Amino acid sequence: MARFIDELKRTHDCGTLRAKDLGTEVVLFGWVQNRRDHGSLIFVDLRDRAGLTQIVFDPDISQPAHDLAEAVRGEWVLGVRGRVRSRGEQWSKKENQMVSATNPNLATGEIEVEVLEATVFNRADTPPFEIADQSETREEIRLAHRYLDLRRAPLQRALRMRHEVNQATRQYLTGQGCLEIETPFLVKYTPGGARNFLVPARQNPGKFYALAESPQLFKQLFMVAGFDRYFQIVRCFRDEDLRLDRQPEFTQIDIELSFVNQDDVFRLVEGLIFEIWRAALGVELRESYPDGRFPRLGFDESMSRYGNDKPDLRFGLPHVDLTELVVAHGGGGVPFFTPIAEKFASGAYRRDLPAEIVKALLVPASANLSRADGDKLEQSAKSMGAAGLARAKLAADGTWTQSPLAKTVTPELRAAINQAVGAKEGDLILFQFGKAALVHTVLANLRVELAKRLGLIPEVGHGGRFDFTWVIDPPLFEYDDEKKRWAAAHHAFTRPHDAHVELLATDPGKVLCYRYDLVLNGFEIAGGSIRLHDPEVQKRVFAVLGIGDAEAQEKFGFLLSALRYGAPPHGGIALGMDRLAMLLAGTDSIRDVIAFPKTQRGTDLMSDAPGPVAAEQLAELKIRSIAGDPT
RNA sequence: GGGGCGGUAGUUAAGUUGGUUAUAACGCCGGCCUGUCACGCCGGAGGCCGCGGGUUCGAGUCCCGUCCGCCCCGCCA
Repeated sequence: MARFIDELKRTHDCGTLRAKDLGTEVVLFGWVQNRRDHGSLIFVDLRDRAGLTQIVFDPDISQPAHDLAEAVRGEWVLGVRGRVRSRGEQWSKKENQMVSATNPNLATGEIEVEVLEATVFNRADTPPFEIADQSETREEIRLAHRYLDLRRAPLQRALRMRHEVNQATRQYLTGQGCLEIETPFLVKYTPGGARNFLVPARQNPGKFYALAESPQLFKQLFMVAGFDRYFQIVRCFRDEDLRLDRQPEFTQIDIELSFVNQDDVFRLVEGLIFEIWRAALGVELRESYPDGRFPRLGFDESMSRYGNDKPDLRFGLPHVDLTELVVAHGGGGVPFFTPIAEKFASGAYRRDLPAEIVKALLVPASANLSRADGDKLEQSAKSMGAAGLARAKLAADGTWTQSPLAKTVTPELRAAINQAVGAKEGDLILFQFGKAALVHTVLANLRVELAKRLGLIPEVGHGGRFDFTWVIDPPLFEYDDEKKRWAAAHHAFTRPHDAHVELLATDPGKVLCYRYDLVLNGFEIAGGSIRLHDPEVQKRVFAVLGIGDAEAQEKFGFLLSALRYGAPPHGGIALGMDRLAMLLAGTDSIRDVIAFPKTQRGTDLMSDAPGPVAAEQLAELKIRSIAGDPT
């Protein structure tokens, strides 16, 4: 029988011993963070998930233990039995007197453990990178050895925090009467929306399951079934291209409630966020929102002022829409603007359809933006598809300098624009014009980039600033320019505003709906809607989308059927747990809060997934690959 | 599908207009050291310059292709 583990049980972790434990005999298990060999005395920092404790191997106390420590190297796994002693008073042979060697940078820095007995549970190869708080090693290498990367304190903290978030979520939502019920991952493929991962159905050759991109349909069925209030912390799968804040599999806190309106959903989520922030950060967020409610921002205003529906509100720099002005001035002599103004004048553009627009962003003179900075911004705009980035610097007399627009613009339009953007001498006006979607994207990203460059974004994380906003009242439909027809902006089961139901037949572009996003510091962290439970209105929505009864049944089958059997009014929301964790942890990459993330190309550098499969396996599934050599 | 950035000892980086044997720090290995805590001192090993081709007397450096990673647009809630 082994002495350690069988006889000697762990008494403490490596983060808890303090001066009050002096003289106690303890058993510690952990990894060698660092070893300092003084020839006779050997110091080892022993690490486990709780922290570091310095252990001392002294040949005068135990020669066998000291012999063992001479061979020990970084990341070896040790068990030690020893006595807690003070670092405050230790005999220095060199100085021939008592010295103090406490370490104020370490939680356990007042004490150390003199080792009486030790064992090596396991040796370790020299790791490819140092297990340090701040790793400078490139991510590619850390991902290939993720099990080592996960030993680092920041990742340990992040995953521990996710645990806290999970616990707080379950406790709060259970207290709010929600039941945690699971939904299937293997579901039927439905066209539209996110691309699905497909899973071949062996027992049904030629057919496929889809991995659920969300529990959307199933959670609505829970409402039909009368479960009333539901939640689930659930993995979702989407086969789309990845981003800094996007992974192919990710976790949602999914919620659906019966007999609620939008405000009821908001109240529940606000309460949940307060609980999560308290549990994960110890922050009483409610105090920042005096009435306990998050502010709300209309979708239209969000698009107009910030160019997207997830604005970072920790800083200003709003966009100014100049389209009306430019049209009113017939283009104001600017060759770039004239065709746009003409198209509006001739009626080629309707304001409710995607058109071309002119927008501006004002950079105050105090920002001291150099010409080189401006060129960098233009470079960035071009990388997003912009043709360029026209600039104009305001002179004392109101004229523009350093600008391709300066020569041709009429004094009237120039003055009107100066006034609209509120420009003063030395300020810089950035212009973007053309297709609305592109102008919005470019200027929205430019706004954030500019804020970073100007240092307008406060620290995130502990003590950082969290700006929550509900973005509400988006249009139900958006016009598909290519297919020349209306499409559902989100999905076809979102409830339109009651006052807008009549517009379905006459002016679909003006129909707003009960769809809502919760935005935090420029990230969409939750999205949901009040669902359409009235079959009559549902029919009229399908009519706008050009979907007939037969097609509706084929596409949305079981949900439509279910909704006919007494569906209660209901609505819900899903919170992006990974983004939430990312913002809580104060990191800027979702990969920092996921144990085993994928690369941007969806691969796992550690396990080398995805990989080829044997021909027999494909044959069994009745599948043949037409890709090149699969190896 | 498109645009941009990157890949040089185990790690992080330097490497000039193409020119002797490709540098440094940390890490690693060996030696010394009883109060270190990023210990210190002495010594040492370690390279497919991502891969393939081309230009050249000569390529880490220039050209073409390709693989991998990152950021963005499209896509995606």
